[in-house]
Amino acid sequence: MSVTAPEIAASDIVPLDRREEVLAAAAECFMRRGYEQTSMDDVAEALGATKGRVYHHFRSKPELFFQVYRRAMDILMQACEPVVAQGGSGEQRLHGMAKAHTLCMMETRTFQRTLTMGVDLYRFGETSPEHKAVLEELMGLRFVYEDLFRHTFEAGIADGTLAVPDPSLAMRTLLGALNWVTVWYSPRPGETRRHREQLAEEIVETVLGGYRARR
Amino acid sequence: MSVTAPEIAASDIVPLDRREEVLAAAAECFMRRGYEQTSMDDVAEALGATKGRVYHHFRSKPELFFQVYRRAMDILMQACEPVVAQGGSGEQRLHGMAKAHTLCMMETRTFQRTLTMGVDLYRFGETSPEHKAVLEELMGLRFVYEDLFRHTFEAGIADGTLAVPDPSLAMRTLLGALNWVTVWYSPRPGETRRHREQLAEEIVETVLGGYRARR
DNA sequence: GTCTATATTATGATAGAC
DNA sequence: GTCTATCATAATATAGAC
Repeated sequence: MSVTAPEIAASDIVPLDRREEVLAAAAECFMRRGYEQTSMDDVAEALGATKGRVYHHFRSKPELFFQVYRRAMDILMQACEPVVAQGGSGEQRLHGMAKAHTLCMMETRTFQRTLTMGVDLYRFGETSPEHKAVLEELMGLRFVYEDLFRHTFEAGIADGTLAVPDPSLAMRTLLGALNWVTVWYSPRPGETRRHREQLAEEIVETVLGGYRARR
Repeated sequence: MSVTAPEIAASDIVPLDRREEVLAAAAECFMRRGYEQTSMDDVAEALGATKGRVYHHFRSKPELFFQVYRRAMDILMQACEPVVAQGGSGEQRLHGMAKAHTLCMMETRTFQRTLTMGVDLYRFGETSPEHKAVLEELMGLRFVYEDLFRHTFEAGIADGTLAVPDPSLAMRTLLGALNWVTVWYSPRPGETRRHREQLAEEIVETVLGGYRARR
């Protein structure tokens, strides 16, 4: 054994990227306490470290928030884009997108809740010009994502599989209902992906189908 | 004119209760910046006053938050209770409650947004025992309110006017969609109550009716 | 009731050792 | 890369004048 690979301790298997760990810890804190309520010390403590580590990877607290936000948007985009691409009727695509969105809410809820609740909480008027620019870019990402849903509603109206008076309004109420999942959902011990898919399906069915009995 | 009523200046007509003014200013600030982001100086500035005034009426910042929260809940309760009381089918009551709820979201959105976004943002673990007690009482109020909706769903299932697989899930998705109104709605200049009622009706119709075309 | 200080604490951020 | 100070600032809350 003269030529040995660098030894790998058991504790080294988990740690993905160090930077990723910091990001995840921040998302966790932001979800639990909100952006402002979270101190850099809190994030460090969640890592079992001190601020030095956090500041080594992220310039500032807003920067940290921005990265969590961007990651949350990336996750949503990557979940929905395949569904959009695979085609089908408007209703079929909407169903798939809604389900993908809901699963993201459940499985990456630390990030998603930061995204969902944190947007407009962030002070607009008093931020620096650079921060304001980043914020507007992030808001732009959100609009692009919302447009995916809006356009799907329009497609569904066109092909006769969906019936809503106003696609924008429909998009907002749908995403409102689904985003709200981050508020009340928390994973049960022993929960599997199957369970989550089942719950997501039930949620989407309830929302898309409406609450009234068909006469 | 020897017997004169105490003179009333024009500026004295508006001011209701002084305490109410402080509360409303706080709700406005909480909505715009979030709880933590709002300083007591911010609230004072919104009043055109200094902290002294705020602290004269409210012991502390958490106290101020609690009162805003409680007020928001009272508004919702008082809006929905008459609808519950007036009877009708489950579907009819649900429609009325949802519309009343939505109008509250639009017309008292400073309070409602504080309620909606602020609950779990408030740190649970580190609050004092007394604060924790108050928080739990407030959460209790919320549960009572949610139960109004849950029970209406159950009633609607029983009388055949509503069809949902799970009343709790239906309540959550419905309130999610409606609460989300505080995120995107802002009053247009020149908007009247009529406009808001129309919009609320459209929102409720969209949500209750579902998004699919009936075959 | 409202104001003007002021005490106290918490937090974002940095510098420099290891 | 991470830690241990440390600085500077901002915000809660209070005391006491008016």
